[in-house]
Amino acid sequence: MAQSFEAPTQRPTKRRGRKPGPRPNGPTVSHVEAERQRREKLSCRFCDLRAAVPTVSRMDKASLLAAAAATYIIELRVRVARLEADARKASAVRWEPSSDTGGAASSHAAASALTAARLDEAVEVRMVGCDAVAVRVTTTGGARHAPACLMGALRSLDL
Amino acid sequence: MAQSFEAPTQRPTKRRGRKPGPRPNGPTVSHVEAERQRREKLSCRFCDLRAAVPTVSRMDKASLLAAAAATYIIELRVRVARLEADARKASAVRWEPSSDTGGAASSHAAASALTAARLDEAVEVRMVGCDAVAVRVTTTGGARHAPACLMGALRSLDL
DNA sequence: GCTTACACGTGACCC
DNA sequence: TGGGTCACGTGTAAG
Repeated sequence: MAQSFEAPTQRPTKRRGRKPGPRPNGPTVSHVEAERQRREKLSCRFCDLRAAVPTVSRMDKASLLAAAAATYIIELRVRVARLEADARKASAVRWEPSSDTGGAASSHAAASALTAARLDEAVEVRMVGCDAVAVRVTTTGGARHAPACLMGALRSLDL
Repeated sequence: MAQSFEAPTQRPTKRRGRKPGPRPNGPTVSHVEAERQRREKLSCRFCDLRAAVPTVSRMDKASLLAAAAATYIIELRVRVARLEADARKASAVRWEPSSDTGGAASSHAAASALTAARLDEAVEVRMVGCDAVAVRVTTTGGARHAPACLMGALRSLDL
């Protein structure tokens, strides 16, 4: 209901006049209209994707999808992983020189570190200096909401 | 290249038999075949995108595009930006005055660091990476029981 | 006139 | 029952 009309942003050629004739209000109009709505939606999504992928200049739908999937997302994912690992490693708190995801053989015992584990999440706490601690929370499934959970827990401390 | 046949990976229901009849080798076969190739390619790209976006379980094409564009890519981009800023500014857990210049320093401090102060003690929490936080407790008198208090508080979290 | 690419209508299918 | 989605064939604009 939002999009007033069709603004492909990439193909201003309006192709056809759209609705070549006034709807005769026939019996099978329902599905042709539904299909039209679906098409509109899909095209809009394509435009959004084009807007989201900056490395695209003028591509077809297929190429756009290819770029979005193969190139952009994967590259961003590896960059995120690398940056996370870097940030974790370069910081004064060195958790472990192991790889990020995967096996993660956490087989080292630190002096002043306590580790607690539940069914699906684990938290590590380590002293840094004498007035700071570093806390890391890892979830087995997706590590998406880990920070939120951690922040919420810390907030609940009412420090 | 290489796509042997059609493996939607997501919709094994082959809908129709595909090619309802043997090629009559008619006059206008060229474009129907070209269109079929285009469709194949596009579907393959959709499958690739589905494989690249992990947060999608079973969605339509439009929803998949929406998720890929609006959610995943943007989130990854902001995460990359934040991590880059973090890596640049706080390679270690150095507690420089967070409000140093007050200029554009709100890049990483936005909703990632909260500071609370009581009468005689202050605690700083800062995100390190995306699943770890660093907590520092400072007491005005420079008491030595700050770490013990902090550890006890964290322990009481029963994580 | 070729190829490439898109939107449309429509049959078929699934909740 | 019908709303929702998909793939197909085709007309049609560009390059």
